Amino acid sequence: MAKTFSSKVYALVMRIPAGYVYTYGQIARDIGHPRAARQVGTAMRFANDERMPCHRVVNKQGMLSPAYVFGNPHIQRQLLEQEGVAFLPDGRIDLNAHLWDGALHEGM
DNA sequence: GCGCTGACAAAAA
DNA sequence: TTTTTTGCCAGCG
Repeated sequence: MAKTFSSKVYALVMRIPAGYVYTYGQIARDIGHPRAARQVGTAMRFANDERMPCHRVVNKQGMLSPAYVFGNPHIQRQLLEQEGVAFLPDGRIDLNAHLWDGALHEGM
């Protein structure tokens, strides 16, 4: 199934459960493009739907790069905290505790 | 078809 | 430890 790169990204992002987060690099690797982490973010830019929890997709630092929503850069923290994600005093997400590993079981 | 941009990541200084 | 540079590859002009 030669679907487009972004399509695979969307499918994976939609599978992220509440209370967990995923990293761009992790997604890129899981879909078969270990070096295309940037394109994951580029694809997220088009993703503005309820089925696309882009706020659950963070970088290796544990936070969104461009403030996520234009005008409300803090909404990401509110959403994640509301779903049960813990934040470190550094302002970053505890990836060691909330990094979703469910996709590894899917074996796509 | 060609070149530039970019929601990242890993390596080097 | 943090900051800077390079590579990466899909999207857009």
